[in-house]
Amino acid sequence: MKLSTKGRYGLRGLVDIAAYGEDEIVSLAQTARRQKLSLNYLEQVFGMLRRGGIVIGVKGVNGGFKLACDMDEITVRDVLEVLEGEFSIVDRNEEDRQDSVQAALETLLWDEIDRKVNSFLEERTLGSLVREYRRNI
Amino acid sequence: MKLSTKGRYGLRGLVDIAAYGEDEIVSLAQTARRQKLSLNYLEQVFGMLRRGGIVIGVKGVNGGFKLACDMDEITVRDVLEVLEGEFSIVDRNEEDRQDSVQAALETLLWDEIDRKVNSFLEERTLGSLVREYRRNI
DNA sequence: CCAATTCCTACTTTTTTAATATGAATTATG
DNA sequence: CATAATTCATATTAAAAAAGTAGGAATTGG
Repeated sequence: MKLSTKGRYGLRGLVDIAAYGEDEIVSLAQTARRQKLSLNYLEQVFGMLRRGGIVIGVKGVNGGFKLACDMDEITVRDVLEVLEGEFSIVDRNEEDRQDSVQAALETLLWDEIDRKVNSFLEERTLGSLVREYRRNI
Repeated sequence: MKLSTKGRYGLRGLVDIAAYGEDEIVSLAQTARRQKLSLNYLEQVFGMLRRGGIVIGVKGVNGGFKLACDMDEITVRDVLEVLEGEFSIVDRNEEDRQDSVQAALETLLWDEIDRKVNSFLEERTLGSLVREYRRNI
């Protein structure tokens, strides 16, 4: 019931890059060094973020990544949805719902947790993370 | 970021047993059949619940399990703590906290999510699940 | 005694996670 | 144009966790 490294590394990388400023292109090699992460693995994660529309990649010398839009418009939920899939504490399937016990668990637990966590993740933006980060530098 | 079968099956088994009434001893074979779960696997899960003080096992013919205390005094958090360990969305370690980016993530995301989920799981008791279940039978 | 049950634990299988490895494609710069 | 720095793409491997099976010992009511 843990977040995977994809989500964690991805957010760390994004905050690192976003902190360099709007439209600033930052190379992953730098970010990987600062965050002490494997460049190769981080490339994979940023490939997902690019395909998911969170960042834009710029190839070639002096290339790198930048945010695809304003950091206050990218929620943590957007990021995690790309890297981990939609948050949901359990896998749902129609048949399960037939059973009354499972229906009770869904109604009173799983649905509620999903709702709470998702709405929280929607409230937090990359911008809020960057500002908190800068406050602590 | 999913709950494992231990937590899910455990809760299903507990609701099934608790629904038979306070101090009623229910055999796992029956519960496994009703919930369509492997008896052998469910035994392992109930072994954990017994060692965790959630249920009491009664050996021999007409044996089975019953809740160790009132169903309104057992929170879902208690159950999941036994079966899955304490809920925490990421693994913490001292070194991580040194880095400012990770510190920001912990403060604004992980700590908050843990707090929210844990306090919610504390509000929900086995009793509340059983009552919801009975309502839907 | 016997059958139903919990209790115990070792083993196996499957799935997921986390990486590593390798190389192609692109591009600024000297 | 050659080179080096970069993204982009994909295959492979290694390690860990999850899920389940297997088999039998211990207990107990009838």
